[in-house]
Amino acid sequence: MYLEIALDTPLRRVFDYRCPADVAPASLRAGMRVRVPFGKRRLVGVLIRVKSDTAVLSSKLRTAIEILDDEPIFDSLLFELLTWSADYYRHPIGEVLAAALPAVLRTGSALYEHIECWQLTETGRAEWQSLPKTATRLRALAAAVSRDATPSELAEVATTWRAGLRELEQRGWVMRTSVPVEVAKQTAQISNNAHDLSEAQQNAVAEIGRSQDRFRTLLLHGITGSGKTEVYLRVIESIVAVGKQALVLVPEIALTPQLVARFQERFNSPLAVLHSARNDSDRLAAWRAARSGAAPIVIGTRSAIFAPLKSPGIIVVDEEHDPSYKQQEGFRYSARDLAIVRAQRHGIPIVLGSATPSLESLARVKKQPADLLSLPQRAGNAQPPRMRLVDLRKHAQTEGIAAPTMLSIKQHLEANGQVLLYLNRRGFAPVLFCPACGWSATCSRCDARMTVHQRANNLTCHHCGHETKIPEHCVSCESPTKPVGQGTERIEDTAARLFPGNAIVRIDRDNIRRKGDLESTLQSIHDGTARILVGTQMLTKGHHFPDVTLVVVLNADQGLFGIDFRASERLAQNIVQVAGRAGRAERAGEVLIQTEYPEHPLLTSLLGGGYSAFAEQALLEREQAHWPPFSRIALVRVEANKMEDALAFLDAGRETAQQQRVTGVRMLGPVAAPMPRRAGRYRAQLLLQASTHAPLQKLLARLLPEMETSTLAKKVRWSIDVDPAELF
DNA sequence: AGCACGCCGACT
DNA sequence: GTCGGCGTGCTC
Repeated sequence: MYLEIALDTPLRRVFDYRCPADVAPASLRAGMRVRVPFGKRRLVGVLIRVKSDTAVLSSKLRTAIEILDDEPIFDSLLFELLTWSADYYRHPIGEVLAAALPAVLRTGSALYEHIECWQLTETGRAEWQSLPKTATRLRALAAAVSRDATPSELAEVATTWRAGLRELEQRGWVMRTSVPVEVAKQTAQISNNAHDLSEAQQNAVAEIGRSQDRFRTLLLHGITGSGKTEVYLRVIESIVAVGKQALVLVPEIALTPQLVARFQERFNSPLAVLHSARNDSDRLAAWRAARSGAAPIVIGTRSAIFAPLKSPGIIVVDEEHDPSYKQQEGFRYSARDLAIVRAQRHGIPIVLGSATPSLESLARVKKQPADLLSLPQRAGNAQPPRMRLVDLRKHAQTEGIAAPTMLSIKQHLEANGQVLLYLNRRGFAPVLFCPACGWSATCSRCDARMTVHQRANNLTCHHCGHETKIPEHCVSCESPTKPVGQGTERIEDTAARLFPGNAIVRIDRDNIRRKGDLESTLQSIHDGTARILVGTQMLTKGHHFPDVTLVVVLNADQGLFGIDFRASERLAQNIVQVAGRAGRAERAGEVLIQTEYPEHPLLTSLLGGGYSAFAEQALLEREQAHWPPFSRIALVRVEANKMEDALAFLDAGRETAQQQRVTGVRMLGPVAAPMPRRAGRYRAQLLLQASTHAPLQKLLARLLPEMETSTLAKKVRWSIDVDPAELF
């Protein structure tokens, strides 16, 4: 019998091993972990299947070292979801399986929590009394072991109990064992919920409730402040009440502590929280709690979609439009898409929630209108903010702030409102320019301009992280240089100058590095110390600022003519999300959007009919251009030290693809990436497009093995991205 | 990805 | 004379 093992390597294949002599092949099941020799290393792999023959030469075959589990670490549904994902995203199965395990389990630790304990060996039982009376510590320890003392009891006998036991172990008197810890199921104590539900909320809760025992994808489209979270909580209450588990996915836990806190408050039971910022042992504990069913609610970021669940009852994907659900390197899966697949396999409902749903999700409910649940009203009597465009061509501006905008800011500050200035650009200025000769500072390793960071006094490339100091004079003609354009740092300075006496806080990645930074900044916003908030997208996520009455989108134009077909969708989502921070309380908020293109259809539809009107139009454009969701795409990305190597590899790939004679797949490219050089490497891509996924999948299945063995592949690094979120 | 082997440059 | 640069090749 041979064991087919998936190993955590980028190799798109599995490896065969001989079964260890002391293991009965019949006791093995797919999904158990196995320790195997691999080259000079020992790796932990996952058993795919047991088989009676192998194509591997007997001289090459090696024997597995040990079987690490006595039951599969993944239940069969999860295991099948993972193998399906590897197949769908064309990613090596070993890496996919590894991605679904906490680091500690990847290295072979026990599946269940154990308590270490010791027992006397036969020799020990016979001989320990012969210890001299003076060896009081060892005698006491041996006596304690004979009574099955726990580690804490042993610690009471002697503070140096570990050393003592080691000595007894060396004499062969005691041996270490471990017993699995019994996990008690935590029952959620549901707090009284004082909130009254709006009619729309009640409808949503009822509709989801009607689908409790079957697969159904529901889109909860609720404007900011309409109470989506309350809907999740109510639905989950009834799931938990019948002893099932809820899996809740959120974009970034660090940025959405409020959501986690609300769950904690409502259910009074420890949530299993899974995300990358937690340490290994916390993550393992949460993973075990999810797997054993001890945790009724499992909440986590992207990779939590692979959390094991004993009795799944519902999946919720909050902010389902958020780009962070798509992994952007390695195993490029979409947690939102996989959540739907998983819910289908479990036969349970899935709720996708957002104030700005993805066009994919909106297209889905167009075909299935009953699956759209709308919360069109803000809770209480809160009025939605009024949006207005400010034409940057018509008005004088001071470093990115137009005259009418300035006036509004003044008025809101005088009326004791907080003002939020949103600009999706970090640093002081995006360009360091020489007015005399036209030179601008570019990155030596990328085809990109360096961003001026005045606080850190350097130039930083936002694409490769390369930093240099700010040159005092133009490198080309020695004239003085000038920072051109606005970043958040500069807006912060400008606002300080224009609106003296108003405390300003800046929220962006440069300023908020540690968890405490965000908390203290948020505190100053909530207690009213801060009057003006300047920030990037970080501001659009999760946080509610009840006293903000004016939101200014300083530059809407970056997304209007983006090369990427998703650029306008992202822009609309960012505008609506940041607008949602304003006017939550009794006062109606105001939103100003500065643009040089006030007649742009994206902006007019967004202002005229809100996000839904925008989405209608954007979907029409997608359909006409045959972009997703009206087609399916996959992208082959390549990088190499020379552009011609990258292109040659893709040319050959295109040629091979054509030879496969798969009909219905269109190829665009190869072309150089929009930014051809990044971090000193040249990048190119080949786009595959088809009306359905099937022919794409068929072609990729034939193409990738060819590309992998191509001699041209030696000079390049390549990867495949199925359903890419970005085209570069 | 690791980890080795393998052949050419700057150091103790 | 070695240490070490990363090109090439292999992992059941």
